[in-house]
Amino acid sequence: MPATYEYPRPALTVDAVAFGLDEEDLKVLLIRRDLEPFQGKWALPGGFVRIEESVEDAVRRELQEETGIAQVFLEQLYTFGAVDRDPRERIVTVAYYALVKLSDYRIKAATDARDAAWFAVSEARGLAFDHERILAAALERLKGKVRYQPIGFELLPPQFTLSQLQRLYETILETPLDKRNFRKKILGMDFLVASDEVQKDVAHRAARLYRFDRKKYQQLQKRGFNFEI
Amino acid sequence: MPATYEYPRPALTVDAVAFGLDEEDLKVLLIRRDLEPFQGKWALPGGFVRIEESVEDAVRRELQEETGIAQVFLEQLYTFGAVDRDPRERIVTVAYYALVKLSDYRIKAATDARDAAWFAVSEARGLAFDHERILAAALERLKGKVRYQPIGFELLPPQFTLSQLQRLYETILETPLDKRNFRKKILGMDFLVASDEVQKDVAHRAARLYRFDRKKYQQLQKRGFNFEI
DNA sequence: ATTATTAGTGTATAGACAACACTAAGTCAA
DNA sequence: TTGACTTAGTGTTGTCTATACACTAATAAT
Repeated sequence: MPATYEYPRPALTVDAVAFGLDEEDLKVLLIRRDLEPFQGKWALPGGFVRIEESVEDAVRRELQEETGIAQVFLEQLYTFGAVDRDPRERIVTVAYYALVKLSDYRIKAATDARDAAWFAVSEARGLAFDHERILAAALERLKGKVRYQPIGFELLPPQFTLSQLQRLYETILETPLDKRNFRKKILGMDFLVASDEVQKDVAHRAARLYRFDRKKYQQLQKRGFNFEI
Repeated sequence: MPATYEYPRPALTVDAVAFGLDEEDLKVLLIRRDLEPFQGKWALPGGFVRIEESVEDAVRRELQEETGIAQVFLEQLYTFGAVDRDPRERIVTVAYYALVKLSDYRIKAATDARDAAWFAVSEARGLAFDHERILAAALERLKGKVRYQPIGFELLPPQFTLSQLQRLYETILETPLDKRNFRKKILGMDFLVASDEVQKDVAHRAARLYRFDRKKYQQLQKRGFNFEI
């Protein structure tokens, strides 16, 4: 259904930087383009904003359609509006970043017929359009935000060990942390609850599993508490 | 020059939350709408993104056209993309906030034929569209950002006293600060340079004037220094 | 010269942060 | 079953940082 307007309009798209964390790296989800321009290149999942959906709904739909990912932490990152960022025509894109529990999705992405794959962020090079810049912006935001908002948990399964959590911060912040100080600090904040379970199937002493208690966190926040790693 | 597209497109606009600071309050610049919808209501300056200009260029142009403000600190805030945020048609807007040296512009805005005026942010009520939400988001961002980035100086004249600077933080953060601790901290950061001038035309002891030395700040930043109030 | 107003200055205390190394628990293989 | 290996888990001390706090100095106005 074609549409005519009094003045020309930029096209409006969304793009998603979906982060995941495995044992080694921080990963980003990319899809291979099967159309020109940048055919065969890897790109961020994304697409046009439809006239009857909100911008955020559009990202969620595209993520679902292109990668099978749904119900994840999603936050708007930045709107990229340079005139020449797409060689075909004027396209403005609203970029979001998503935090994905890799354990839930690494299989799906692999079995999906689409050409989607997780890349270590340090190896995501030669992307289509200005997607490398968008990725860099997302990474910078993640690094900044993870230190003063408890969003890291979105990358972990519901129950996790303190060592996993520490590794998460070390990976994202690219800096080593002291084990004792880390534990003191994070447990002192009093929003992690120890479950009565421990790790299974590990070839060494099993660690206690913890959960992030969002309600406790919100109550603390109301009382002026400020998260910080 | 009308344009036709295969699929309908949202219109794309920009809006600017221009902050200024005077002796009493943090102010925001609003313009009175002379067209429906919301005729007669106060609104943020803004307008359509043209096909041949970047999104940031569009805000700068609209700010200049509607309020006479140019060459100010400007940073993208958030893109508002709800389906029903404009009653006429689907409009997505990219909001920016600007920091304005009020001394430069309070006269201009007053003499300009347009109906533009500075309001204390606490008195900016009943705005058009979702502009109150945008203002709230801008305020929240300003409060957060002013604490760990030296952007406050954008609201002051090139030379200012430490008391003015302290008042700035107290106004924005809505909290009193200790004079001695504030001075110790801000001077200790070592990017303010004392000029050899002092205040003029004040009915009490004149205070020394300082300048923010951007180069010094950038050098410090490279060496891992982090600003924080 | 007295009053009023804002500028400008130092110290002591408490709390936060950083550095640091050993024992405990469990798996695995000889 | 014992010994080797791997990761879990735990406190103390010194250093630095943040906070609380009150008086004198300079200038203008009367």
